[in-house]
Amino acid sequence: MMPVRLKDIADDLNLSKMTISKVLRGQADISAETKARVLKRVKELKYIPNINANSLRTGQTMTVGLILPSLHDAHLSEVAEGVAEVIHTCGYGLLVGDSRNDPELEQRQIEMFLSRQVDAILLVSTQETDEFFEQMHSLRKTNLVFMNRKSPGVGERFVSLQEEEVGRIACAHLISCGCRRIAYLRGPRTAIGDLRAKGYRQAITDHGLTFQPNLVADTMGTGETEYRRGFQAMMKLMATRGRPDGVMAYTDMMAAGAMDAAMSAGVKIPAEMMFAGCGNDALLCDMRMPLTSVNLRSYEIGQKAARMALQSNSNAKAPKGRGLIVRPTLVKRASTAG
Amino acid sequence: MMPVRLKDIADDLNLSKMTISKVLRGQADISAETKARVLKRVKELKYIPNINANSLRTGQTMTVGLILPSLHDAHLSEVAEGVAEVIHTCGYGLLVGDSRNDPELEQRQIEMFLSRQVDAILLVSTQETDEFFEQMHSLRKTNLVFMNRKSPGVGERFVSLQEEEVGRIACAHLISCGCRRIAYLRGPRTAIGDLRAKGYRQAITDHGLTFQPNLVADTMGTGETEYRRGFQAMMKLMATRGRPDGVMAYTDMMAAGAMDAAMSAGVKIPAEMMFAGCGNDALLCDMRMPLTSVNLRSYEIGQKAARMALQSNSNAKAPKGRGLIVRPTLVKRASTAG
DNA sequence: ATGAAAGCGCTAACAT
DNA sequence: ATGTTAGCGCTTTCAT
Repeated sequence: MMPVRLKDIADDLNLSKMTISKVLRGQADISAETKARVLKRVKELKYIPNINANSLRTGQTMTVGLILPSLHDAHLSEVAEGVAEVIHTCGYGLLVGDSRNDPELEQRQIEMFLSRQVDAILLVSTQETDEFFEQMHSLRKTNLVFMNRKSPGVGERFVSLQEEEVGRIACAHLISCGCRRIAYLRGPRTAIGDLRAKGYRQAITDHGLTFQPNLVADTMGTGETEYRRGFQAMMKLMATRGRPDGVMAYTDMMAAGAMDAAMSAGVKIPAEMMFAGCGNDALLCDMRMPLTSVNLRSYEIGQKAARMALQSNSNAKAPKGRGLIVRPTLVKRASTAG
Repeated sequence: MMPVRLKDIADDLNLSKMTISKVLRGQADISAETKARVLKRVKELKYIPNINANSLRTGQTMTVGLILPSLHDAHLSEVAEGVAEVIHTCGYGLLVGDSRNDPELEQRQIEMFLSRQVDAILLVSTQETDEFFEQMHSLRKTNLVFMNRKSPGVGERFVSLQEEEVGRIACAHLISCGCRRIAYLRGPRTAIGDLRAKGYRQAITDHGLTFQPNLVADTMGTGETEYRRGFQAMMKLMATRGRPDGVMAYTDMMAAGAMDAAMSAGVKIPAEMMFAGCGNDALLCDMRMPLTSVNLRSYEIGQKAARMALQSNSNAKAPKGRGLIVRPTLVKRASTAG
């Protein structure tokens, strides 16, 4: 009933543990005959190696840790899938932690990972300062990869999205579709929110249009749902003279709310007004009015980060690179035409 | 640069490893003075115990494994969060595997978990037969908890949703709202799909109405999105004489498609037709026409399953119970009124 | 109240 | 080609 150990197989075959171990790890100095005998018995007894014991000896746990602010989130769960795909394909195990956007919890999870001797840690961090990570770095040679951008220094190993580009390509697309008065339902006053807004503005001026502050709607005031916020922001925009002919939003959900507001007011999409969102959410983008949206490439970010973590794990002198910045892509659908 | 070990602290303090170990585990036979000295140094040196080494000796890894068909899924990622909450609160680590709905991958993940000596495994299984689990059970005393229902035998330890009830309460609610011709946009021909359909039918007859096969629409034919399938199924239903006055759907997304079809045909909701979905999806249910929906209680299922796993782990003679069946609840919104 | 010895399951380094 | 010794970081058991 106890799991089969190396020694059990050895005794059973009148060999030493070492011989079995060598066979299992494919060492060359074993006769073909013994090898076959061992392999056969291993299979019969359904031997499953104890990786923990192994790790204690080798120092490698073949396990990496992943920490996200939430698992129940379209963007983050896709990141997790990308990470999992690479990690598992490479024969590693994946420990996950849910930080609930709480820096303290995040730290506790990291410590839990360290106590389990993970080979690497991947995270979308909620920490405001790098203090914790700097300290950590000085204490261990821990292999950390951020999936959001951190200030230089400790956080040089990261894979992140070119957020400015998100705002830029959405806006540039609307312009190329013929829109001239493009509104932006902007996100929160965070680093990412600001970068996307900057990209929007840049696209406007780059194409010879003039930036109009009154076309940028703040949506973060009320405590309601994103949908409602998008809806209301759009209502306000439509009440002003010179209503927009193009609208982009920080998220697909906000864009959906805005589209509904416009439609309920009798606006024809895309003929009279075009819409673009961000997230390329499989669910939202394929509803009644298929929504043009920016693909945030969450899955790829997860994959790339995982590869980066594993890579600098194996090759001692791999491109212990600074960081990778992934470019978002635009997915055109019926809400824009041109 | 190497992590601090028990021995490092012992040497530093001129004590033995054992004393440090005892202090850390709160054994009583240590003088208050020594205890304080040790604790102080442990904190200063930021000692993090090596749980793997610990496990090798104690046989407990303080780690559980979780396998889901997908992480990028509203229902399953919520289950995962429920699991994570309990697991982490109890000081355990969580290994996750993504089976991608592939029984073979599922098995590989389980073996990976076993090789890491997890204390328990939680899963939403994709295996058709119990053969694999029976074999597993005979080989190890592995603590398995299913989060979907398995045939009796090995799979007696499970937490699952009362699926029949899902169909029943949605339908009963529509009836209590005054609907008399209730259509059902049914799901796939799976165990769950059939159970929900059965519940729907039962509610119909229980309330003295007559079951009408032509009001049950199959939505699984085409290869399009759920939204489109719901939309089209609704269009067909509306083309028949005696259109329904109530509509329920297998998922919220299908309900959304159906609602949009009705609205685009000028139907007033809920005055002329009411709608109910399943999933209580935070995103979908709070859109334009707030959707009455059945809460599938994913988070609670995750929590309960995790507790069940941990519990039978500690108390040797805990209620090594057969299984838990969770009842869904109804969440009323504007798409129904009565 | 403190510590020495042995061993968990495995492998690195060295015999034979 | 096969086996021996030692030890990874910790705890269990038993001395002192």
